[in-house]
Amino acid sequence: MSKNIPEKVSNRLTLYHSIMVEYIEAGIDTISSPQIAQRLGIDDSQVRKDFKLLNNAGKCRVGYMVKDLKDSIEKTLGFSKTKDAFIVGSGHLGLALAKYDSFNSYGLNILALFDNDPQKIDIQVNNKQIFHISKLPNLVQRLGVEIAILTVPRQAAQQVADFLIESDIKYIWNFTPVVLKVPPTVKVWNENLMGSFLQFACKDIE
Amino acid sequence: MSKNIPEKVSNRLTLYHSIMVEYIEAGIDTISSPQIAQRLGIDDSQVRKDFKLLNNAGKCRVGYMVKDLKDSIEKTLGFSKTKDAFIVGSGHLGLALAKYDSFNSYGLNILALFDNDPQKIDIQVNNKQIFHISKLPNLVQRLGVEIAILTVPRQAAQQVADFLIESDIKYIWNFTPVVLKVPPTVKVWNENLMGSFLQFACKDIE
DNA sequence: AATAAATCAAGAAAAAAATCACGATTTAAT
DNA sequence: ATTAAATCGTGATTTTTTTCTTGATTTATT
Repeated sequence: MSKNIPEKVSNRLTLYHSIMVEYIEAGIDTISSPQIAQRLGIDDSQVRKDFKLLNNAGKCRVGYMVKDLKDSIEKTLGFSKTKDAFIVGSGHLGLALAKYDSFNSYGLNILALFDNDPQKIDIQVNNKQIFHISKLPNLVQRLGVEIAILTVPRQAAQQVADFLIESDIKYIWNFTPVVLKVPPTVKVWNENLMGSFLQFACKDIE
Repeated sequence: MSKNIPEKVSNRLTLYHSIMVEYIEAGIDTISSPQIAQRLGIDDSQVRKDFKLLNNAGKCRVGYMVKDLKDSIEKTLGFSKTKDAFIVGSGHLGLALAKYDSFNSYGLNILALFDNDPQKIDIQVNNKQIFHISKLPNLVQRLGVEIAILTVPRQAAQQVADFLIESDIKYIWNFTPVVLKVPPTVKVWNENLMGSFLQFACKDIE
């Protein structure tokens, strides 16, 4: 369905999207590729190449329609296809993600959180309930959830992942610094907080 | 100093690093490129190419020394160069990052948090104090901190960023979904949580 | 000792991504 | 009206990244 947008492009698309939101709030209707490029420190033909993937024609000397661009970025990145997910691990990171309202506008719908700490059970976070982890398999079945956001401590990561896989979770968004062992039917996305930042921070710091 | 490691490579290096940590914990001394490659679903010559950047020779039929690899990854990614940082915005995400102990092992040292909510001031989080944002310029000067981790709400992002820049912050790790406007002397790293994940999640979900 | 299998190393080839360059178009200015 | 400037669209070029291939090396096996 989606034309297999490369990761780098989809990264840029979300950045373009933020700029579109900003322009709309400022009441500006059109935007040009050099404007965007300068803002992001990239080449303007790069921006145009990316926009061509969106099938969104610009107009010479004028630029692109902000509203149209925003819509087609959302369509291409699937913001409108709602994707349900569970957060597994209700520590600070789990709670932060549960409160992160932007997920919703990106089409990611957090249904509930899980933890094994009895003290946390039944607490409500941003209108989402924290359940004991033992309730997960049942809820996965009943709600047909395929995505789990894994925010448990490092030590528990593989064990919990195994449990998720048994429970029929198909996609794991992994916030732990552990390279999970999973069967080929399960897809893992490693959110590698440090990886790219280190590169950024070390490039010129000393 | 560092040989300008591309972003993709440094991303893989952190993944390799996690695997090394795991092997050390398991008491395994050596690891081969096919083992790593299979684990990550990538090509084994890719792994070897990456390792060559580390100047870490392997041994035919045996593989690489886990300990040596770990050390040279840490050296290359600058884990040992301690980098001080402030967290600006003490909401859930800010607190989560303040508690994220892995930062320390990656050489990122969070010194303090900031917020403008009087209720949060002086609270201790993981041995770090939350200060009122007005104290930031002074502390930046006194402690010579150059890195700020920005976790404020979207609406406040640009305004707070401007304040950071005035205060002589040089690197902003931006967790807000706003493309910040900064002068060329200031570097921004956009932590684009959704960008790559969307790509991952939409590729085959419908 | 000879053979086989696993692995590294490194150059070649292929693929992917980014940049350049230029013609075409549109708007604003003279 | 004509000219100039800004911008798009796109093919060509360059650069970067990944994969393929082959030969060398080391260990285990016969």
